[in-house]
Amino acid sequence: MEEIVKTENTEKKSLNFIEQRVVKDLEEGKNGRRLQTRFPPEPNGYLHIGHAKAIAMDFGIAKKFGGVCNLRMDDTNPQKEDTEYVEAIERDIKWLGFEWGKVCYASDYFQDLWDFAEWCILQGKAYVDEQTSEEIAAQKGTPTEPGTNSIYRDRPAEESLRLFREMNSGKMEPGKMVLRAKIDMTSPNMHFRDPIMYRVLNMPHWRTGSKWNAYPMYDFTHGQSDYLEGVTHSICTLEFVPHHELYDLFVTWIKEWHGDEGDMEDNRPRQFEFNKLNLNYTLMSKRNLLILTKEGVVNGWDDPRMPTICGIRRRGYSPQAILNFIDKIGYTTFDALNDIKLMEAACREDLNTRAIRVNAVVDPVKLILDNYPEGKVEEMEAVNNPEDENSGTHVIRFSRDLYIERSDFMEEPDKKFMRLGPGKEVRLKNGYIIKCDEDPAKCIEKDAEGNIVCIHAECDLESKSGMPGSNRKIKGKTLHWVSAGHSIPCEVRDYANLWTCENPRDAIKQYEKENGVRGIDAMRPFLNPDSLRINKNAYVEEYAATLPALSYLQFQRIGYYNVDPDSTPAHPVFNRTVGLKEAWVKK
RNA sequence: UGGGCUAUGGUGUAAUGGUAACACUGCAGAUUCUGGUCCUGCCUUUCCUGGUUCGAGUCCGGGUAGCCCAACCA
Repeated sequence: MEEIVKTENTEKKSLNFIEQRVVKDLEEGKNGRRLQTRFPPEPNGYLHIGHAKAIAMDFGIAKKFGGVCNLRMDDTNPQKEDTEYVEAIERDIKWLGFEWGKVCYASDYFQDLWDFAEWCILQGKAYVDEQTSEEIAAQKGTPTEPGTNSIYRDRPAEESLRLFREMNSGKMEPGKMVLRAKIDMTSPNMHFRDPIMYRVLNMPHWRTGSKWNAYPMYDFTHGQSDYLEGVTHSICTLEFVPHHELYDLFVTWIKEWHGDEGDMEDNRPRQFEFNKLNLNYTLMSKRNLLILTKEGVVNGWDDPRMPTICGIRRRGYSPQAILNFIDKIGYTTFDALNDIKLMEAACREDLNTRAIRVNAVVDPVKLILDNYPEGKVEEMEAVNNPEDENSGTHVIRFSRDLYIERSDFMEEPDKKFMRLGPGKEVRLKNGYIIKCDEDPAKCIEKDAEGNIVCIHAECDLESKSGMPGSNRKIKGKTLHWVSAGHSIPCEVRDYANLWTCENPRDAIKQYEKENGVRGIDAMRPFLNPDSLRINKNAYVEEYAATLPALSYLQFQRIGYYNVDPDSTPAHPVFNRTVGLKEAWVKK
């Protein structure tokens, strides 16, 4: 408790609205001053950046205020769920740096839920409805028109109980009947119009085997699971606001069933809602991401273009970069559309302090230093990270024949071009100052088509980095380079947004409506055909090829890259995480 | 159109009835062996309209706009 008070005094200003509520509840002694949350993914897909926001909230708030957060698999629909996803979910949460109290499953509560449902029937709070789903839907009414009661609504409890048990026998055909809560078919809240509690699936569950054939629905599971598990703060996203009242109702019922005399005000799980994460040029829903993987638009869930946690990891973001981004966008009740630039900025900020600087030339042109001794090789010392004194140095080999970026040379440079050209002098990073002859004929070699194939320059042999002669100021910039004979050919994968429109979800929805197509056909018009560029004409310095998969790198003057898991020392592969900020743009 | 929720610079967030601010973006400059980083400066803000109040971004009424809800999904 002391710690909580301290936190409040020092940080109250920076607490988000849910944290403030938690502090208040703890101060008021709600739930015996306990704080327990849960992160409840359905194991039917991979976690994405939107889940990361929920994870940061659920686990983060427990950690911050001395509570505990369980990982709870919301596994009430065996049709869609798989252990593959369970493992991936656990891996991603751990990678983000969070620890759960325990892993639990909604299916852990199936027996309790069943017993509770039977009690509801006996109490007259539930009934078995034998109508078809179409009939039930028709009776539900619309948001503006009230629903009407089912003809089975007032059947005797014993009959409902008998049928309910038949629903779980394995002999009942799915769709034949459901268990519904008897609430109010005229409620303005659609969720109160006798919501379905149980449906027949006749399908084994990956955890409970063939024990159950009828399975509870989300609304009849979530609050009860929270209650049975001891959750105090059940934090979810805004789309569950309309479920809030129903959540509370089922919690009061289950307290009654449980013989719980505790005060409803002070002792029960409570639902809180915050805005989910929307990113422009990004599609977030699991359903649609699944389509992208199945249709081969991307190369799996961990494709670096995917907004999945594993995709972002492979792209080269660190967990801290993701968490920093989430911290920047905050938690509110406003349905915001966040600019992906903010995420990239958070990434750059993080990687600036983390990434090892290496030289890579991604569009090479040969540079020969005519006066540098042929066959001579020097080892230049390169700082791993100028932002981190403790990052050390590595060696990069230098010789007469080099590669530089084609864009770093201009045959007819304009005034603002501060790189190499006829008569221009530049510094090679960690190397020498070099200069091209004034006469283009003497410094440029072209092929028959007029393409520059080789550049010649003179090297100031007294200007090697570290020598006194290196201290003079020059007009030109400092260029990166690799030695032609001491660099490794590599593959560089550059990525752009997968989507060409700011809000693909809405665009797709509208296209579906207007053209009567669904799924991938409605997505194709908005896919960026150029979201992946594979460049096999690139060279990196030797050191970069020795680094393990997922290492954070900066290709100096180009961008942040990481080592792809496909990479091998003989054939290095790098992913562009995000470009460097470019103050100078060639016109 | 019923119910619920929301509205602060280009984007996101803060200000919890008392001087509208922070981050990102953008622009300009300085430093630089990365046209990066760091640093300096600039641009741009309370949806509209009534009311309560000494005082309203904040509270209340009425508009307007956006989001969620009519799955035997979660």
